[in-house]
Amino acid sequence: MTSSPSSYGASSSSAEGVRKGAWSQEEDALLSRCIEKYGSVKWSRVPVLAGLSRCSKSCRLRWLNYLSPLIKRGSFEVDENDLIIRLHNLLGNRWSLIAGRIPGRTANDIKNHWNSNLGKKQLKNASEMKIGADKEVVKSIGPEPLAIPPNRKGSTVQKSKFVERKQEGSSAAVGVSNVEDDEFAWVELMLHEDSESDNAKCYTLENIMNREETDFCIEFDGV
DNA sequence: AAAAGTCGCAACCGCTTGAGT
DNA sequence: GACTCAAGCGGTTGCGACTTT
Repeated sequence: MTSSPSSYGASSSSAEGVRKGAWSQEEDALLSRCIEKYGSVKWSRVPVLAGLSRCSKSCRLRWLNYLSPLIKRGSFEVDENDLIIRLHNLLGNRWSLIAGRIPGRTANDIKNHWNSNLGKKQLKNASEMKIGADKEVVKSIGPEPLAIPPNRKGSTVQKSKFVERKQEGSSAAVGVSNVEDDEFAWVELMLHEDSESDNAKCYTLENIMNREETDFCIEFDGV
């Protein structure tokens, strides 16, 4: 979809005069210019600095999901789909974490893509598997993801990266989510915690990502 | 040709978390 | 410890575009 001002009731505004709805080209230009000029300024200051009648949240979202030069546009490639499916099996609806593994794709992109395409495919596959379940026992990872420790919420991890980049003086602090490899360390850690198990060796993140779909399913009974 | 249904995606909403006071 | 604020997240909505009937 385009950012046409006609959509989403762009002319609407709240009682405080804060604009809502689709962004116009002028607004996009103002926001882009502001980010270029001021870089990693606080989002709460962006609407003022940019001269926009938008809330800071809206500005942040617009930049992160649409305007950032780091965003890769266009349809998802086969290997991207494959990776998303595998990561979703592993992480569940942790879109920001998944996005961190797929360069140029935002969490929102991936979430939308999953909800409109991949999720449905997965459902279809699952039902087909069920039909064939009499012949072969398939241990499924879904629908619940791995239990994620409360202190592993994406925001924490992302925020620390945000601060790091800020300290480096990079304007990329307002870029696409950039979850680095170490942010998957807890997954690997969890998998390795079962080091007594015969299978433990197989469950490194790398192995999981490289294995066939049905190979890496982990049983969640009692988890 | 037109109505109905579906899809894709931008944007919003509400909640959670962490930092600062 | 309680409160406030900023930032981030996932879920959901709304609407234009496209497809089907």
